[in-house]
Amino acid sequence: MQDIYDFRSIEADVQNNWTANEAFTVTEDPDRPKFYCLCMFPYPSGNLHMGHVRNYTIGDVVSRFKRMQGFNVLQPMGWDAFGLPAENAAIKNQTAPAKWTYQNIEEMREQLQRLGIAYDWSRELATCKPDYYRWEQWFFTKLIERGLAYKKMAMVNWDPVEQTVLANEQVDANGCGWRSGAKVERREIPQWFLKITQYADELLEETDKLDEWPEAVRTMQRNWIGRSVGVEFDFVLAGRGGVELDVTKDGKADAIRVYTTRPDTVAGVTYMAVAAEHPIARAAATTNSEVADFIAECASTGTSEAAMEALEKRGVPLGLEAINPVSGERVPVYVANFVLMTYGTGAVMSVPGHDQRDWEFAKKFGLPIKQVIQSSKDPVDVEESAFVDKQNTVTINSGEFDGLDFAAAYEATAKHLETSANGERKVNYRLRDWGVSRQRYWGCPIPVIYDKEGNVHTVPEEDLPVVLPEDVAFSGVKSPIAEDPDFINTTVPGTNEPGTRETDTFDTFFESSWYYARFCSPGANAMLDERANYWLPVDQYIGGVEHAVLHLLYARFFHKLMRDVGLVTSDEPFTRLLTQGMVVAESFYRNDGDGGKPVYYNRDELEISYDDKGRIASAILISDGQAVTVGRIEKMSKSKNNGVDPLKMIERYGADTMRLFSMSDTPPNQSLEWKEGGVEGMHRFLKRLWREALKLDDSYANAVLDTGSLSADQKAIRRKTHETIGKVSDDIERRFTFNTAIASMMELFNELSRFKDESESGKAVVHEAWSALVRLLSPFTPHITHELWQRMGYTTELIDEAWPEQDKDALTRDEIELVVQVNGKRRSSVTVAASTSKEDCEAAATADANVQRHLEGLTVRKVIVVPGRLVNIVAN
RNA sequence: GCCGGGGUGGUGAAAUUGGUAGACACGCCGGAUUCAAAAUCCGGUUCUGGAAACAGAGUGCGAGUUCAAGUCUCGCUCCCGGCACCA
Repeated sequence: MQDIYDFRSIEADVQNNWTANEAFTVTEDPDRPKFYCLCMFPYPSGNLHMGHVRNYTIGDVVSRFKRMQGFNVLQPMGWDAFGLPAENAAIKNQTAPAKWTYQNIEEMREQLQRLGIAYDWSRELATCKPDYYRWEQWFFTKLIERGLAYKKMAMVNWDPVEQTVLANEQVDANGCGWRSGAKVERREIPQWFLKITQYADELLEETDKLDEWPEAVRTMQRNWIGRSVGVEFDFVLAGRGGVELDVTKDGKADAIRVYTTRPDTVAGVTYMAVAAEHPIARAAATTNSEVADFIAECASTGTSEAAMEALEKRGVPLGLEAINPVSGERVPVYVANFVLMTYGTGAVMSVPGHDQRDWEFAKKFGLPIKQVIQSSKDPVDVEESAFVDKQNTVTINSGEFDGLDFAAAYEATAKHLETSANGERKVNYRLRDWGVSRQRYWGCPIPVIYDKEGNVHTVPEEDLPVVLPEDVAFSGVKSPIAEDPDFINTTVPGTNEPGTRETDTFDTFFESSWYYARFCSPGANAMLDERANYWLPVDQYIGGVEHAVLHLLYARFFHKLMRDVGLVTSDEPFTRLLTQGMVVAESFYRNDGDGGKPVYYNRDELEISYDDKGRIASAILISDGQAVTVGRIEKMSKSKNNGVDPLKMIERYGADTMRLFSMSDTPPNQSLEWKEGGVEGMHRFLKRLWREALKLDDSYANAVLDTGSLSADQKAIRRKTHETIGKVSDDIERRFTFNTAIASMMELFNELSRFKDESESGKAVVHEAWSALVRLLSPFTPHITHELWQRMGYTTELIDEAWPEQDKDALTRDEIELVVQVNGKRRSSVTVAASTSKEDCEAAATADANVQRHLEGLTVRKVIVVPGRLVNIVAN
């Protein structure tokens, strides 16, 4: 029998054993509590990276832990397989996106399997396969029937590099595409939308109930939905200046409709502003060239750039006046670049006294600033800045509405507007409907056929799926299906009329919005079947925080859609959410690229030296012997070339070491700093574990434990064992602090290594400790523990063992150490029997020599005894 | 600007309910083993003074509450993440 820790053969053998036994294949079992643990599935790039290792290890630890606790655990894995990288690779490598994707899936599955994650591979799915996407095509037709999917011309974010439409969420704060980084343009094209706004209220309300989600994610979702409560009402136009108007929503040509959350400030309106796209601005432009020029200018800058020019507020008067429905005053109407056509009515009332934007605009154009709200504490001057408080205020200069606080003024004015200004109370959302059309090839075809009049016909169920041709030549300029007559030309359903297929495909978030449910119904001849309601909702979902709004909001929306179509019975898809942090590492570069741009070097190409504090002192490129600059510690990425290949590391140290390292250093929601020294430390620990464990012979397993006759040291080992069981269980289950769980197991191991006692009772407590330790460690390092379990003489499979139970009796102490403080400073400690009374603790503490020394010349005023912890003597 | 999360040794971090600040690791220093190295083992490691016992200081900064504050309160500061003309 070999004594060295041969992780390569151990891991291969153990994995083969699991595969042969289909150890992680599960079916529904109504007699056992279920636990569905899911990690966000990967895009099959072909390369496993450290972020995957971290993500999937967390899920595996939770899954294996739950399994040992007796739960029927489902942990599946699949592939988020549609998307742009396949198209980019196709252009680069002259291969079809499908071929490239399927190859990557094969490779990545193999890489993933080397980590030894307890997946039920029989449920594996790939979103690019017709047997998956046919059901979302079917679902889409149901949504059209229910009016939840619709088509409209829409201004979209057009990425000029990727030649596609981006969702608002895919455009960053600078107006650039999230992947290409190119400046996004505006275009108007017909698009399919899902009515997520119809679910805005429910999504928002239930955000409050997701109490096992990180607060940060819930806040982001609330902000994203952006609910606001206000009043919509009309400002009647006074003079039209000869402008022919066809304006507001309800066809009224004589008023401008606005939305406000501050009806209490209407009396303070001194002007109005409309968006450049507003019909009244367009109408005015026909007779006013200054207005026309301004509108043209706004259109060319685009939404995103307009956002960038936030600091520069500009506008042009339309030559119109409207009547303030509260004060009766006439106010001028402007077209302004800061008003959004897509929110509210596209027109705003401006209250420069009580809104900072309006204030800035008024100052710039010399418009009057009228104060209608005053602080009930210290009077404020609205010439200095806008006064926006709502608390401790009183209305002034508002005629019949004077002297009211916010709530009363809101109510009174809203009522007035309802009766006199065609007003209605209204809730508005920042959230917009979800545009799901993409002008892309490698995605799920939208199952729609147009007749020659352009009418929409959904593809009937029996004709689904609309299969995406996979064997295509791909140039990258136009989607292959958009120029493929075999794909496009068809007949209109139910007729012999010629028809044409929709050539747009779905946003890939469509696929990832329901995959978690499909895992529950593999092979079902329906989108989902009754098995889904056994497993759903997902009990534990784990993934990157970058999906806090996009994917997680869409999936919640989809779940509610599926519920309303009758496919699932639950309201929310993910009960508990863990968002894991990034894996970060140093980057190294030289500014010798084109135009002095940095060129990044991987640490594999470098010789790195450290100072005596262990910090990086310098790095030298091996190939030319010259120094490179040590950059920031940042997320491992291709662009910074600071990634570390997990497979190389698994080859060098083993999967157990990589799993243990990824969990040991940092709590899962924080950034994990890559340090090979840390990996070596974990490897060292496993080698020591192996060596120490092999010292246990049969006499340990056979030793009889008599808890009634243990020595103090033996009791101490038992106490440590059972404390560790409690600590590790709590850290995994409740706290998610896997790093401290590992630390406590190391503490137990260190104590065991020092404990030398060959007596019967000594061997018995050691055996008990090892038996617990191996099981506690098994979710983290399942291979080595499997092997050790066998070598300890057990004939059972470790994965089928029960999680260790804490024996509360083992936790009791005969003696305790009390810290003694004098005036709050630690001066000594005394050991007393656990049963010692407060008075005796106090006496023992006071009697201590060092304590006496510090009490010299002082009078004791008070003694605080915290049982089991400390004694604080207050003296002066 | 608004919202959220943070700031603790040379480093990653721990301290869960206000009760011994720095667990567990990494790194470093010293020693053992070795012809030598790797590997392994033992000891030390918050800072200052001291051979040590011990003493003083110490959780971003400044106040406060308390017998006792990394933890609670108030003010400030810096960092990270998200959102940002949303009327």
